[in-house]
Amino acid sequence: MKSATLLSFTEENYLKAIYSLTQKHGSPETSTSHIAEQLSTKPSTVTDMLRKLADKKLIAYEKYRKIELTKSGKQLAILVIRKHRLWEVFLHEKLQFGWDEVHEIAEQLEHIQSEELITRLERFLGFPKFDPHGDPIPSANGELHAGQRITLSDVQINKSCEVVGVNDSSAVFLKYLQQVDIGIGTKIKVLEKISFDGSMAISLPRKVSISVSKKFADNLMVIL
Amino acid sequence: MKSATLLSFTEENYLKAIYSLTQKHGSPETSTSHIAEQLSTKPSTVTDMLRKLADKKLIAYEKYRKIELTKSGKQLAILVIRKHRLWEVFLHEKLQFGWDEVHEIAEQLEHIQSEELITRLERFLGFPKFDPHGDPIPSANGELHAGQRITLSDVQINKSCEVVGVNDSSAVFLKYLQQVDIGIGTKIKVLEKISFDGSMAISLPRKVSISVSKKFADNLMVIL
DNA sequence: CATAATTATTAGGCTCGTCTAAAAATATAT
DNA sequence: ATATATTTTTAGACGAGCCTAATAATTATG
Repeated sequence: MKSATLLSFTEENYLKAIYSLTQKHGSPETSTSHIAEQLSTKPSTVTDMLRKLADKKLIAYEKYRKIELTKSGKQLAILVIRKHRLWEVFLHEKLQFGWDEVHEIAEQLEHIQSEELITRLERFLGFPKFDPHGDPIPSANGELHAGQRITLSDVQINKSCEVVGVNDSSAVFLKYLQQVDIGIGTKIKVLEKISFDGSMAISLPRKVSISVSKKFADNLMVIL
Repeated sequence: MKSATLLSFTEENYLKAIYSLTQKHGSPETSTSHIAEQLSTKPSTVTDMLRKLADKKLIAYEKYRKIELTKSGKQLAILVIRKHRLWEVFLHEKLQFGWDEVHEIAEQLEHIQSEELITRLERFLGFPKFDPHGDPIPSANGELHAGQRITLSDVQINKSCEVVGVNDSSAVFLKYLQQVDIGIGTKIKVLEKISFDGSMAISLPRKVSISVSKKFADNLMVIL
């Protein structure tokens, strides 16, 4: 279960980048130049690292051909993401950092080496399922039970749901959310849907109901 | 107040090592070989780094001569120690790590770069004054108000005190402390001192009084 | 005080992660 | 399908940190 070879800060970042890219683009493969862009580095640098990761059996790689994480490479990438997201929860929930501030610091914290630390941190935080951006937190064995994340738009009339994140993490959107007091964990009930423009009326805890646009509802992720 | 040049992980460790050595040995100067030993590295490696730190005006250094932290070098060293100790409190108080387990992880956490993080962490922890080993936590402006740390041996008969740390952090000693339920914050009242062997009788909260040896009392740090 | 022992510095080399410039392979377009 | 454009890899170099072996400076000793 525990990997013999400890990875460097940099190696972990490459695995994470490759994992993110494959997630984002659907395909389990990605390219040298995409990785370079993701990590703000040069393609030649990436090639060097790819050979190294291939030697360590963390990626399947043939030059000029495909780049794909192996099972163990994927596992390690997910563990880094797990650490990142748990730290984000800590920063947001316990230290009151804003949604937009947590990422940068978590980029550093995710590389701290100690399984026990993460086990205890997770318990301390009450086994959260999502980070402050609503992305799911993988379990210790690397499972990413995505649950049923849907947009607010998909919620039926008279159903209630719970906010788990956003699609659009622009400052304006986040600011508006803050203004109407919607955050991770907020319970929302859908009262009405206007088919004309897709806007909807929703009720919030201890608030009169408010009306939100389709664009708004499309960008708010919830679970039922 | 904020230093223009960000220091590397390694540079921070050198500053911290130099600071610790000057504290431990009284004198504000130290030597290449002592630093090498402290950091488990070779003297030649240290020489290289000393030149680099001197270039950055963090130490005063003339080859074959003295090694001393400059004002800004000392300031930075203290800030690293501040971060280290605050993280130790977090690990012990919030995540229930043992006294002996916190150091290694804090060695990593102390290098996370974010002033705001430490400011918020300190507040979250309730502005602790001592780490789990009883060492004082420097304030944000680098002041190390040592308070009045004395050993239990120094406490007069019928006076009460509060445990803030240990001198001897060996596993046996810590285990014994755990056994008799003494930890940071424990209130102790001195009942009797036996001049014959320096042992003393003390009372603990919700416990019959116990007798402890001079060696024990010499290694327990308290404040009145 | 001159020599021996200790300590510090230099010289040269290694790995890691990065770069630029040039070459090779693949993909695209006419 | 051949020429062109793009992408990827190689070649060679660099800084940071580290090493060993050799040299220089300082300190201790007879």
